[in-house]
Amino acid sequence: MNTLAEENYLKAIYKLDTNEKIGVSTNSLAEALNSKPASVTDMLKKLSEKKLINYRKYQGVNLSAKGKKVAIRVVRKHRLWETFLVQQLKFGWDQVHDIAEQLEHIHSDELIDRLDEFLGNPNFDPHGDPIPDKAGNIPSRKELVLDELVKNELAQVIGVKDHSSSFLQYLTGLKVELGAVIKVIEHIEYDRSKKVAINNNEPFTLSEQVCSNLYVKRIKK
Amino acid sequence: MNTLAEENYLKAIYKLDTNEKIGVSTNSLAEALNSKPASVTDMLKKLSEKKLINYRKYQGVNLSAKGKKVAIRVVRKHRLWETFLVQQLKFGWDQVHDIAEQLEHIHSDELIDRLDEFLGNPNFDPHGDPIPDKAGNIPSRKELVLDELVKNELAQVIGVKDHSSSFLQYLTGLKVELGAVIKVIEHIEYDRSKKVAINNNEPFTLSEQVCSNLYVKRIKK
DNA sequence: GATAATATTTAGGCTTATCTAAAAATATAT
DNA sequence: ATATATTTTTAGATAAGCCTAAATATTATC
Repeated sequence: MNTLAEENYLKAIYKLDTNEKIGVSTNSLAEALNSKPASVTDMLKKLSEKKLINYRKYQGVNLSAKGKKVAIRVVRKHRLWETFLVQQLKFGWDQVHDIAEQLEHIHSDELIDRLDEFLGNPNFDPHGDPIPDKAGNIPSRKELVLDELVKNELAQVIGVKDHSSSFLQYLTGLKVELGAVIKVIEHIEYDRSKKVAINNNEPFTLSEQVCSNLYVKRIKK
Repeated sequence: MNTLAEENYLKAIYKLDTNEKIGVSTNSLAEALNSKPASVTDMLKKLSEKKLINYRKYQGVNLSAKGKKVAIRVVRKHRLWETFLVQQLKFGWDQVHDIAEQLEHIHSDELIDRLDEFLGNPNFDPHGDPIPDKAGNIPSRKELVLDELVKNELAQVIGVKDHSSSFLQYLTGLKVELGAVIKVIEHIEYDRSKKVAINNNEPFTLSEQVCSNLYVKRIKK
């Protein structure tokens, strides 16, 4: 079984490991984990000895199959707990991150499988992120961002890229929630912002930054 | 905020602090915490500096008001989580202790208050132990043990003194569960065992040890 | 009330996970 | 291709929480 610190490192590596070939850098890990590069190096050595990562000095890291399994299990737990907090305990989607960050480290396979079932085996969490199943399979869908839509297109909000509570609270205030139907009224080329309408209500403007942090799914009009 | 180790010490002191006047001994704490007396002494110094306990060398410890508050909050969390696990996730009462032991250290007042409400503000957990409320008040009832009943008395099972899973599993096998109605058919003086019937079914014998670990409430016949 | 038994504390170490400062390796730029 | 900048690692500390062994208090016993 892994320590809390180990699990957090594995999760961080998992999340930063986008570009397949290149390893995750020590500095980026330090930043993601709010720690110092020297601390990261120490831990990488430890994780490497435990065969949880593939690590060569100065070359960055990647997860081993074993490490990836652990990371995905932590992500699964995090997202299931977030779902529980929002769906059952009626927390706002902007309030659950820190609590799930703790709950994701509870060790009990039976607990998490029962929780999964209790919640109705959800595929996506309250932020629209996919929830890995027991076997580690992750529901996928093509990632389309509001920014990519053009005038008159209709779409449904299905997720957020930025999970900061300030962003989530801003969206809530605008009624931009998961499932909301969004119509692009106009694209303003000058600052790449968009005038949009949610569920056919009063139109308003969203900045490029907001548009590129919203995952959507096109729907026929 | 307190560390996991601190919380476990405070909880252990709380549970061992039965005899008001005398302090809890270093050795008993070491045993309860599965550690060594030397380790306990170290931690007692730390807790004392933090004003969580009243400690004088060689004299044992008692919780300060501040420490008691923390301990009761941990107990509250433990018992609410156990209730959640049994009531909502359908765990057996013999399976929840270790998981609750982890969950009790999740830090979030809002979480625990929402959980409390979600569960319907229960007064007792799946083992019949009282759940402290938000303010720290603990539901009480006089503690009557099956052992104290005499021939022909009727009672309802309301709790267990021993929380070991072997005991709980044994009880489950006998259909001795919370709420079950138990009738004392006969008291055998020789070994102080009792012949009893549960919910008017086939009578069987319970040893003195079992009888003294079962909390009951008398009911009129 | 002295001595033996028991309980507790102190002293000194160990491990995990951090850190800072300095050294070494790699990447960048002219 | 060499100097400079950046990144990463090493060296040496630190704090929390635990340990064993030895020293010291307290309690029990005769």
